[in-house]
Amino acid sequence: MKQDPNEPTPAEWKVLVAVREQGPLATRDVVEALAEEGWSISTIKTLLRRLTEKGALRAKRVGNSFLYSAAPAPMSSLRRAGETLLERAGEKAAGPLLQHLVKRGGLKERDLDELRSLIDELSEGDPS
Amino acid sequence: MKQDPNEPTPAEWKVLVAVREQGPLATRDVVEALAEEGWSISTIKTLLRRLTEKGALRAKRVGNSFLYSAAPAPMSSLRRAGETLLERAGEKAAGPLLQHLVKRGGLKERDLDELRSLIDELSEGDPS
DNA sequence: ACCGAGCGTTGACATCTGTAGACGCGCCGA
DNA sequence: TCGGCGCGTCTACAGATGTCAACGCTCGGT
Repeated sequence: MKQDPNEPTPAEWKVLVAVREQGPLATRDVVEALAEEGWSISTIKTLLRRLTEKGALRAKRVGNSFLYSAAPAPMSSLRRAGETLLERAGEKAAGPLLQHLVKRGGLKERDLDELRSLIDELSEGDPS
Repeated sequence: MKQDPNEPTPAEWKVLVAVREQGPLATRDVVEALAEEGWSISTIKTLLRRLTEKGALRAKRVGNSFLYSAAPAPMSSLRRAGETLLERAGEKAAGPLLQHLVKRGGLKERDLDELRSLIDELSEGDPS
């Protein structure tokens, strides 16, 4: 009953996000980008290796080093994580939790519109 | 940089949710409620103990056994988990992800209304 | 009074994670 | 040419987690 060994761990996610946000990076750039984490070079190297093994990162050889790029993050995995979160929150807390997330989500006008339509759609047929 | 040792682990969350949803339960009832997990009694006992130690469960002695009830889940922790999720999703995926969650959230009319107001509020001042 | 079923408690152990040092190799400047 | 410096690879290891088995105690039935 173990979890999918290809899911990044929390520490790995930080690295993954950094690479995704800041374009192709070499190891040393990742270290710099994550300076606030206070990780040693070795640690970053290990995380980059594990992420590459898991297929979450692409490593392109350049000279004697690599340039890492993030592979497109599988939406399904994010969805599952979200559903798990809602389950943990429970019926009572789900609403407030989602409000909080929408608030902090930094959504663009476009996303907000789609969300609004969705909500209208939902409230029609579901007189809870 | 370790995580709060009082946060339930994934396995513990399953137990916690079961107890929260199905009222005060004795160990054997939890085992039954989580039969689908295929966990042995020992495993459940360990998880119940750890959850109690973490303060996520209350154990009320009844005869020679305990009745477990869920302590109110700290909203702050759920929020942090949600924010982490959004961060992992990234700007691009945040919108679709939230739509998915609202869809599967099983929200009540009341929650949907509040969410709608929130969205209207947000789209006013944010000409993305 | 005795015995077994069931309960909580202890002790264990294999993995997975987080973190990092040590190594060997090739490239650049002196 | 020679010595570092920087890079990837290997190895290590402590702590967190998932999973249990074994044990000792207690309560209800005979």
